[in-house]
Amino acid sequence: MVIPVNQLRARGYRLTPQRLAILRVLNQVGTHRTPQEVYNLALKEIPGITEATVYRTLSFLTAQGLVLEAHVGNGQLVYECAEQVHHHLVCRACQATSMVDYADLQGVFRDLEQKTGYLIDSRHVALLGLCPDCQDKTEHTTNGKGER
Amino acid sequence: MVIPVNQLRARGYRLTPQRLAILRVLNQVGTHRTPQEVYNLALKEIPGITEATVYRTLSFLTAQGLVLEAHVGNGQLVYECAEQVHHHLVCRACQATSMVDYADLQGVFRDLEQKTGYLIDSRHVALLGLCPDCQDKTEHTTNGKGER
DNA sequence: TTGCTTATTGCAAATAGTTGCAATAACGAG
DNA sequence: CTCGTTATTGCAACTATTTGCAATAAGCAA
Ligand SMILES: [Mn+2]
Ligand SMILES: [Mn+2]
Ligand SMILES: [Zn+2]
Ligand SMILES: [Zn+2]
Repeated sequence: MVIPVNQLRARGYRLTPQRLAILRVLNQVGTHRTPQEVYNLALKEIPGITEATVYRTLSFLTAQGLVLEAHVGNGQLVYECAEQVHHHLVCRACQATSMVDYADLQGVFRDLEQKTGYLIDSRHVALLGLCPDCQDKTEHTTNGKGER
Repeated sequence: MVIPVNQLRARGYRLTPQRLAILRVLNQVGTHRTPQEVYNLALKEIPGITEATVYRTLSFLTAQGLVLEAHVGNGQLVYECAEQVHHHLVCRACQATSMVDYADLQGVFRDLEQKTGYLIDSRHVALLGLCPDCQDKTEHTTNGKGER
């Protein structure tokens, strides 16, 4: 997997060591990371890098489509490289996250586009709920009637 | 529309003036508000109320299902009363938000539940994209080929 | 290579949101 | 109505995130 150097430059943006480092960090870890975590990892590569730059760079890379961001329930924004787009199911109870095929939401997206005229381009949605395990654990507190 | 006083007490929580005021504020405005906005409005009713209390109360009311929260693209968390659940389409360009029937996403939710075993209970999803107007405005910069 | 333009960074100050803890006050029991 | 238990608040310190601005350094042209 290659960093799209050219892409950025072609669009008039600059290829700075900070941006490359952050992109590299996200590529290596492979999963979601908070800005703070990215900052700490990037610090090893670019000793002088600042948090402000990390925040700004993550937003920038997200806007450019090279990185995905998401709120995964705990209030923290997280980022990851955008190699393959996808969505998520996140457990409210244990924070477990599972992937959802991008294609699995395309249908609804298309339907909603028809109805509303909007062009929908969410590439990293997180839906909340309870994972199978946590459903079991809370089973004794429910009566199976599905009441809220 | 009535504040579910009993509900809260029945669950062992207390019905404080702060909670009532915040609930009232959200009921009156009817739409999404940021914690800061809620704070300023609540301040008129409870002069001594603090921001910490507002943040905590909004989380609490969300957990209790009396309030809905959502990230609507601009990085800000927003809250609103949970009279009728629904979802949203938000324009990345002009921030316009339109409602999406809750039922319109139920289908996918059920499908995903089948596939994954998760129980999905997101009651206020925000999907991002471009509203019809903003699509027109950026039309001249695209070539109709739909490239990213 | 050298110099110029200007996008990007670092810094510091500002704003937003969270948390521990002691004081307060809901509210059920008597 | 009075009292005791304990959930909730206010406060202050702390952490997270954003922003303005001057200094820096990509990247292009010569
Ligand atoms: Mn992801
Ligand atoms: Mn809403
Ligand atoms: Zn779980
Ligand atoms: Zn728009």
